[in-house]
Amino acid sequence: MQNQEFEMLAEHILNRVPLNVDELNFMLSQFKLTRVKKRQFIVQPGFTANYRNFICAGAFRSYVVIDSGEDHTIQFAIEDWWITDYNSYFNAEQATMFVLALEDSTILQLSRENEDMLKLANHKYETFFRISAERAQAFHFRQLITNLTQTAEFRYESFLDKYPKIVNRVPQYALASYLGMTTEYLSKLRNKRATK
Amino acid sequence: MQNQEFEMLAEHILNRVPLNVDELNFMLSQFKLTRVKKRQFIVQPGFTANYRNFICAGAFRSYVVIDSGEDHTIQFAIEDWWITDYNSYFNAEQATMFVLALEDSTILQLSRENEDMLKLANHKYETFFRISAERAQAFHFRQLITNLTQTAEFRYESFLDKYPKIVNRVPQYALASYLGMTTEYLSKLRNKRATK
DNA sequence: CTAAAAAGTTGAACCAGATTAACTTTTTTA
DNA sequence: TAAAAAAGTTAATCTGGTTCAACTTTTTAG
Repeated sequence: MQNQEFEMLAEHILNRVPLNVDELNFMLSQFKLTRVKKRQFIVQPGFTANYRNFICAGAFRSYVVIDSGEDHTIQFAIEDWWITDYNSYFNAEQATMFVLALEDSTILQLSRENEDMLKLANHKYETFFRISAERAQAFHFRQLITNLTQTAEFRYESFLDKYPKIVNRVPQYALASYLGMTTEYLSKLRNKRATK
Repeated sequence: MQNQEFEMLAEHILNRVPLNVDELNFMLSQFKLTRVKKRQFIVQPGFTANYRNFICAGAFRSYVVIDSGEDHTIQFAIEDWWITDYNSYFNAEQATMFVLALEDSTILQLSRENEDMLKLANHKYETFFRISAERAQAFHFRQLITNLTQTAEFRYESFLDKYPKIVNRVPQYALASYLGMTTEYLSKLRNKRATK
């Protein structure tokens, strides 16, 4: 095991699937450690997202920009989470999203080719990716329920509750667009909360 | 190969992963053919969703009911699609959703135990479930983008466009709640479209 | 076949959240 | 470290979509 970043990823993997030392090391050897400065893009429309990114330190935001110029946050990700444009990554097609570093960050990148190779090489590696995708699927259903059933105010309250570590690391306009409201309205909600 | 329903599922599976005859037949043998009458529930809050359901004929709708009594459609599913409460199914916990037959339907059900067994038994079976989950993940991201970036009117237009086969098979109030609007408002949108 | 229930329609009043605009605070960069 | 840019705030006004209520049409069950 080489260093702290790979230790983090190792723990993340072993938490999902039991690998012996050799299996683990081979899997880890397919990842590439990358340091990314704040405000740097790791995915951009017009290019293909060729990597799946595991965050060791730092924070990212993925978003789409619509015709009018507004952007809409799709996902936030901090330590121990993954981020990419999955439609682009899985289907090797052009990205429609930006993925932007919100802080100086350290990530471990897995290329599509290496991922495909790992999935073929060993049933257990395949299991890891299957579990990751199933958890994402379950997560998205829960998120969809929240979005459909709650008001803007309650979606903000829920976010505070579920992701207290994220709230203070992301710009407010990005959080507002993630929650499906304007930055002005979120400002009001915050103010209203603070004064009661 | 026993009949038309299993043929459908076979095609669906072979479309995702190459299996030889024995592998395919063993996988198929884990499914149970069930006929469901219109208005029958196959998943209900308070019970655990023990099956993943492949639809051979018919149509289903999953929804949650909130305190005020309104329901919110989470998913529609017709022939060649899957439906269940995935949070309940994957984690063997109580369902929060209803899954209701909108028509007399024929489904092929796979139990959690059989699915777990299949995933362990053969790398290729695992691959099948991994691909299914990844596609669902990609689908949910596209859906999230639509929901965040489009107005109610445009979400309806997009639905018409993408799922013309579904529109006329589901009650309008269910479609309205799927699209995140009231049934009255959807009625107005339809009327407006019809008259221009 | 018929009565009752469920689904869909229409219009008026209303409201959660958007828009616009002017301003303050924080962050960035030269 | 200063000035410019970006982010956040506040308030007035506006609107896409909701709510409520009365009605018509369709579906269901006896």
